[in-house]
Amino acid sequence: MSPPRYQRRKQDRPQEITEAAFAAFAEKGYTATKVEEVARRAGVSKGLLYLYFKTKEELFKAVIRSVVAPRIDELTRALDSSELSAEAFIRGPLLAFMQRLPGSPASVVIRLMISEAPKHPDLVDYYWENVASRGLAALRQLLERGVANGEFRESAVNELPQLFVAPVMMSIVWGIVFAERSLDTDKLIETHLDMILAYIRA
Amino acid sequence: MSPPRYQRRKQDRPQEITEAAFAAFAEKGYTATKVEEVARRAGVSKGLLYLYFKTKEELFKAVIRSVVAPRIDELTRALDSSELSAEAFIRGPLLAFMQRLPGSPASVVIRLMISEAPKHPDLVDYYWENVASRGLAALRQLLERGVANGEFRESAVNELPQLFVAPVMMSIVWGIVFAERSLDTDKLIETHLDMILAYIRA
DNA sequence: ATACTTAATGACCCATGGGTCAACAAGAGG
DNA sequence: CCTCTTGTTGACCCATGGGTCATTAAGTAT
Repeated sequence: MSPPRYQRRKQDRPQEITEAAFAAFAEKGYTATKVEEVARRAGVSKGLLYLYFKTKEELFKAVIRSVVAPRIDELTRALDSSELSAEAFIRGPLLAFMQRLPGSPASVVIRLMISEAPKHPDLVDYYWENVASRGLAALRQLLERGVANGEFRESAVNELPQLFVAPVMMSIVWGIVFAERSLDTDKLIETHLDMILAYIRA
Repeated sequence: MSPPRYQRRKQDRPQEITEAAFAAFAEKGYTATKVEEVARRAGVSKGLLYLYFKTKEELFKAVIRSVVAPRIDELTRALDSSELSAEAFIRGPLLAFMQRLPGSPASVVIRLMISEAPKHPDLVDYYWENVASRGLAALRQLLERGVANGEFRESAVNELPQLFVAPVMMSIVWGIVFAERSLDTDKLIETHLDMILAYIRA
């Protein structure tokens, strides 16, 4: 009458393992995380993990994809459906979106990408196609809309949407390196957008 | 009459090993670099390396310090000795300094710090005390000078000198992750400084 | 020359951790 | 119940790479 030692749950295992791996990678980074540690967190044996993921590297890629995928269209969708003026959109939804990033899983992904990018070119391709290039395109589109309806002037910013991203990157890197030495990232980002708007306003 | 198999050069070994290690870390990152690889690059046996550096970690710290140390006072000294107006200083020496960073060893240090910071808190302390806090203090001082002589107005930027650093960080991270997908970092940084100046000018 | 110091070598040790696989047992079907 | 499938286990393998040390030989003092 002993209770079963385990349950068969083929459906849920991959996601559970993926989530455990994300948590572990977030704490220790990819290299420093042992596969066995991920398995333990997922409440599973190492052998089972290798049934669902052929190698540690494949697990890593699956983790990145699983975090990135749901967020891919978040910003672009918001942009398309918004009826706000370009400036109002920047001060509202875009500001809020950017302010959320430093404390979100995106921040972990950035850290992992910085550390591991050189070893995983195909992952860089994936990230570029699905996140970076789309995000930048959305920002360009936003700027063009602003120019078209007379809110903004033409400026170098049109060709350098990375300017929008800079303070977010700064905040994320700061958080990684100087975790405890606090920085008001919300204010940093808001002030930065203030600056951009003052610069490009017609 | 065979030539000596090696020469004893106690004075030069540490620096040579440190330079070899920097080159290796720059290419592969800290974890992926084998101590034996560093020794080979330095033209030395692994055993000798361990005579000068007790562990791989100590070698790592020595590398960071050796790169960082000579540059510590570069910016602050330039600032103190400059007779330029604050704006002219920003458009001249500061811009040039910032534009050099993404292609310099500093970029490698940043990458290593991002990847390894969580495991080396004492290294973070060192970097904070000798680079980050000094650089930020210098920027604050520059802004205050500008305000004092009527060039600049008081603004949120005074309390957030990280705003100056943001585009440099963006450029460095871009270079790490999207090495091949070119970005005009010089223009990014220059435009950013343009924006800041327009924003804070009295 | 000779003895001595120590810079330098390279073969070796062994903990670590990614990856494998034969055996086990949970659950489904008859 | 009994059987068969397969999700799951955990002991095992072994390449990797950080770290050690007995030995060698370059330079130096006498």
